[in-house]
Amino acid sequence: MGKTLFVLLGPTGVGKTERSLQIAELLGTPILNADSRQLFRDLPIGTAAPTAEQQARVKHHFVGTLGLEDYYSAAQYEVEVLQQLEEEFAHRDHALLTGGSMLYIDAVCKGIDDIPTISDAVRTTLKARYETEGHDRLAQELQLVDPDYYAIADLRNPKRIVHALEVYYESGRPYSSFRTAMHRQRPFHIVKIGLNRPRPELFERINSRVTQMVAEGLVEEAQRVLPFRHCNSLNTVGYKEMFRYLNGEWTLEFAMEKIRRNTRVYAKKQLTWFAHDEAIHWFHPDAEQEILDFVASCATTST
RNA sequence: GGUACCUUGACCGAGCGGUUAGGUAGCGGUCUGCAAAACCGUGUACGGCGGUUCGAAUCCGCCAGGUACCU
Repeated sequence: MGKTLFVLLGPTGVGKTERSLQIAELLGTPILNADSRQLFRDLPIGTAAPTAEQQARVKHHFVGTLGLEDYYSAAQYEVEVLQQLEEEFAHRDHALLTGGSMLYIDAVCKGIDDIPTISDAVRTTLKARYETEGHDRLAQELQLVDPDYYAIADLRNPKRIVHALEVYYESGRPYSSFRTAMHRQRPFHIVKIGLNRPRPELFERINSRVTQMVAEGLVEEAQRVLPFRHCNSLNTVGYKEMFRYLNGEWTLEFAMEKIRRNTRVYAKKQLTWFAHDEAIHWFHPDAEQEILDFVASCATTST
């Protein structure tokens, strides 16, 4: 008997939430969230997290489980979701993962290489060294320490260089030695359902959603988390702009316009990523019955 | 009515006789441990009409629009 994981994905603001609830109800499963920012509690409005009512309707996992200062990664997510899936599949044939965080979805579907977790000490040391010694010095160091990765790395991207060095200093082994590019086989089927709509339509929804978020109290929410503004969890569209407003640098109107733009940019990046995945079955979010029929047909053939 | 200053690509913005300014957005792309992150590629525009010049976004004249001050 085959187990099937349904993955509902799509750009931010496309309209995943309502469909995910319906699919969950159809399958009788909880929802495993695949949105890297909805993982954090205290950010319900700006991340458009499922509401209390929605969570009462369908049980959600991986929503609001992290504190703003917590360290988290796609690899941890992979481990935790796979654990949860094991539990789900123990008494059900289906599971549902929904969200738009591309790397997180890939981590669950394809796996991520086993790379040592970086200790705080190494992380802060490298961060400081990047600032004091500069980009070029660290890039040169990477060339010495890990010529293989240096040859293929995006050398202009600080995150890539710093991380490769972090891994080296953490483990004593070059970063490239951990990279296998191997897709892991999962003990279940995966059916990916993508939601998308014409870009003008998507952008229109994003624009008005920002207005709505502010009406629902985004400013107050940002005010509340302001003390944590330097945490990675708040290097997030919707918050970084509001902090500029709260700091008196921008007007509210300007900050909102920035949020709209940055959200649009994010949506485009998501679509670029998803475009490579030929396994995705695409639907317009309004094609409600079609989507549910598709899920139902996959559900019956897979069991 | 007069005087002065301004007018650059979707937007912001440099340029002061002869090189692609640059930034943001847009469009396209990268991505295996902070990913709603980080990074990369991509645009010959100078309000209109004349003139000066080998050559004008850059100088001159007129016109249009704008801003400031004056009567």
